[in-house]
Parts: sequence; structure tokens; C-alpha cells
Amino acid sequence: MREQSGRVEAIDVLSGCDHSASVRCGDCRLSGICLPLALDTDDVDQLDRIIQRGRPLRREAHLFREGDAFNAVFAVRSGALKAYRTTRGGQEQVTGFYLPGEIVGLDGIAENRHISAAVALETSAICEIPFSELERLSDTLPTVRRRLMQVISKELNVEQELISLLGKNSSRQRIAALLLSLSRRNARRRLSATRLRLPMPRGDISNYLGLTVETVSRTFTKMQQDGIVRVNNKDVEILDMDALSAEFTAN
Amino acid sequence: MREQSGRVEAIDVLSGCDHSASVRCGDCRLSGICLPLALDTDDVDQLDRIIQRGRPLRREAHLFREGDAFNAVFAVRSGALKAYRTTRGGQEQVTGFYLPGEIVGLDGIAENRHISAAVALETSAICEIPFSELERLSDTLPTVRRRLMQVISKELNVEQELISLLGKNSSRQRIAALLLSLSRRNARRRLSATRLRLPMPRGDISNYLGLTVETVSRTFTKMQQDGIVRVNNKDVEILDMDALSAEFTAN
DNA sequence: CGCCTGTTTGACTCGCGTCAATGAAAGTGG
DNA sequence: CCACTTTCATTGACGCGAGTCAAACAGGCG
Repeated sequence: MREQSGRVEAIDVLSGCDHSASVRCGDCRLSGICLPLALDTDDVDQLDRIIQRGRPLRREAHLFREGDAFNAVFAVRSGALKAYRTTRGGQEQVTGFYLPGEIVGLDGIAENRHISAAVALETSAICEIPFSELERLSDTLPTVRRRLMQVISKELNVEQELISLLGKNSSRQRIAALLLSLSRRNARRRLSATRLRLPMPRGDISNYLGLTVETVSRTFTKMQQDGIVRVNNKDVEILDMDALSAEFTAN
Repeated sequence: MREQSGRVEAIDVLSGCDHSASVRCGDCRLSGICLPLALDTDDVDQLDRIIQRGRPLRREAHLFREGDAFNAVFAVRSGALKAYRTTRGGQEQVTGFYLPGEIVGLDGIAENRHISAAVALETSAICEIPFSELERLSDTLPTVRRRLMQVISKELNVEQELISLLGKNSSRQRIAALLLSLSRRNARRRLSATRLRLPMPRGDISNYLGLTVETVSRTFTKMQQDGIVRVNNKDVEILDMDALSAEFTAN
């Protein structure tokens, strides 16, 4: 179930990213970012023991679906996921995007089964953290317990931001907010804050932001004409960060 | 700090509701509804010991504000509250309404300070549950810990519903969803599912639903013309529950 | 009684959704 | 490696739902 460390990591040819399953948490280059769940280095070893590293998840593959039993939360090591739920009307509502270093699957805690689904947007490496183990760990390690609570509560705050965004803002402001969010999360991983790759198709962006694909496309075009960003398909370069922030500050 | 039970409860003249501060959790007529935090009756006594019952909160009075230190969560005993946050642009975004039996203040866990504010919509009785005590209790009682986690995660789910609502739905669907939500929550308290009193002004409704007061008003009027509801200021009667549900099912 | 705040209603405007067509990119099979 | 298909993104023309501005109308409270 758990491999030894020290191995040379395989590089996934498809994305040029590291999707290997053979790194211990302490050695993982995402440690410190990936697992806010246990910042205390003493606790990392214990966390390390309960974490399962699965095979890379290919594009379109589901990590879990709506209604699935809730057994674990997942840390994204590489790639990207989206979470969505299906409304009574049968349409999909994207509720979030998850990038390396982020935790997905917290939605299942309340009902003990997942109320949303998570699917890979591209080939992704995922660490599975069995929740029962996490709870047991949580029994003995107060710091883990608090972290866990904080991660959940953090998710609450992110969702409130989105509520605010969807409630009041124009298409331009919504797009600006998303780009800024992605930029910030990129920077957090020590990547460029100005050059982004959008791992999700336009349809997911529009769905997430409560717009249509056409409006998203038009808004990108207009922002490009205004010299704020340069958009080429999935690649985005932020040319004027201040202007982009200003857009959003009307929020 | 804690009063003895057995006292005759004072009836608040303003609302005709019970806002007294002298009921033990076990005797409280909201027990079982109010505190999903501790459903296990054995645990109620212990929970009882840490709960503080404050004076009734008058309309417009804040329970906490954005940035306040996070010390406690609060159970609504009577009345109603709204939670809101202020966006960079300085406008208010209502993030939720809290009715008797519901828990408000969970937003503070992540940052250890509140990121939203809570204010009384009418005179309300509140039980304060010091979080440090709750955590201590949580250390020894796994059922309390799990409950707490579930309550938080439940909040996540409610917010996701709202995200979905704001992302995709027409004014009519949004209003329908709110009315259905209030109806369900009324029923949960063993009150009428068809006769509601809206404790919040139109401005708060519109803000919450991402609409304007005018649109809310017009939508009420139209729904009344269609024979689905009867609206008289803060009083709403649902005449055709099926039709109302059907409105929303387009969601 | 008259102020103040909240609600309703109407007329007008505009941003975004809808429908439709074109264009670009990626995946498939010979 | 190159046609073929399929999916995704962009652009344009048009209409509608909800926002804006403005005014009339309660209701609650001093």
C-alpha cells in the first residue's frame, strides 16, 4: 500500500508533470503547501502513514460521484479537478476548481456521502486520505483536528466569496475575479502570477461563473482589446495586474 | 453565569415569543432541534454546562462583526438573524438567514476571527456556545466532534445550493427557492409549512438572492397573480405548493 | 398628525442569454 | 502522415429579463 521513498520519480509524458506515486509526504515537493492538514512536522510522519497514493487519474475520470460513500478526502498533487453537482433540473453546476496543493472531497462530511462529484480536467496525481484514519488521528492530535476544521471552514469562506461574486457582479468582474484567484493560487505554488494555463474548458468557466460560453469568450476578447490580458486558448497572460484588480474592486 | 431551571419563562411582549434566558438545554423546547450539536441525550448535560444564555438581542443589534475575534458559535432560540459580509466595494452581501434552531457563527473557525457579521432582524434570544469549551468537549466526546463537523459541512452544502441558485436561475426561481427553504425550515420547527412570516425586509431578500428590491416586489406580485402565493407585506401564504416546487424544479 | 423607512408600480435601458454560423484544435482511423 | 470527424472557441444579430430611475403609496413610531 505504501511504497518506499528514494525512487527516481517517473515523469508523466502527457503533461510533463510529476504524477508519480512514490513520494513520502515529507519528501513531496508539495509538502507545506499540499497539506495544510498537518503543518506540524512531527505530525507529518503519522499523516504519511495513512495516505494512499493512487494511480494518476486521466482526463474525464471521476474521483467520486454524487451519492458515493464518503470514505476519504483527496489532496491534488498535480493536474486539476473540477467539482460539480447536478441540479433537480438535471444540469450541471460547477462548484469549484482544485489545483495542486488543494483538498477536494470535504463536501461529503455532513451526509457521509458525497453531494458533489469530482472529475479530472487533465491527467492528475491524487493523494487519498482515508477519513476514518484522519478522524482517528484527529482523536490524538489536536493540531490535526484544528487544521481539519480550518480547512473546512476555509472552504466555507471561498464559497461565500463565490456567492458574493455571483450575486452582484458583471461578467467582466466575474472573469477578473477568476483570473485573480488562479493567479494567486499559481503564485502560492511559486509559479508565475502573470502567466496562467486554464486547465478547464470555457464551458466549465462559464458554468462556474454563472455565465454562458459566449459571454466568457466575448469578455476575454474585450479585456484583451483593453490591454489587460492576452488570451490564447488556454494560455492567459495578465498584462496589467492593477487594472485587473481594479475591475474586480468594484465588487 | 448559569441560572437554575424551573422558573416560569418570561414572554417577550414585543414578539410574543419566548426570549427568556433561564431554560436548561434539556428543558428548552428547541432541544432536539436547536442543538443537532449534541443529539445524544447523555451529552446534553455536558453541553448544557458550557452554554451561556445572554440577554435578548434587539433588532439591528450585532451578535458579532466582521473581523471580531472568534470565541463562540451561537444557537438561535427565537427571532431571526442575517449574516452578511462587506465586499471590497463596500457593499453588503447577505450570506444567510438564521432561524430558531440554527447555528450561526461557524464562519470564524478558519481564521479564528469572524469573516462575516451577524445582526438581529428582530428581537432574538441567543444561546452562546464558547468554542474553546466546545473543542474541549469535542476532545472527550467523539459524537460531539462528529456533530460539529457535520454542522459545518452542512453549511457548506447550503452554500453550494445558493451558488447553484445564483448561477443559473431566474428571479422567479430564486424567490421560489427561498420560500420553499423557509417553508421547510418552518415545518422542521413544527410550524405551518404554508403560512410564513418573512422576518427580513425586501432589501435583504433581494441582496441575498442577487436581485433588486424592485424585482423581488414585482416577482411577488406576479406569483400572487398566478395564484401561487398570497403576499401581504411580511406575511406569505403558499397557496399552491406543487406549483411553487415546480417553478423551482427548473433549477 | 406628519416624518421616515420600506414597499409597490411604471417607464425606460442595457447587459447578457439565445440562436446561428464560422473557425480552430484535437482526436480517430486508414 | 493526412483526410475526416468531433469538440471547443469565437463572432455576429437579435430579444428579453432584470437593473435603473423616478414617483406614488403604505405603515410604524415619535
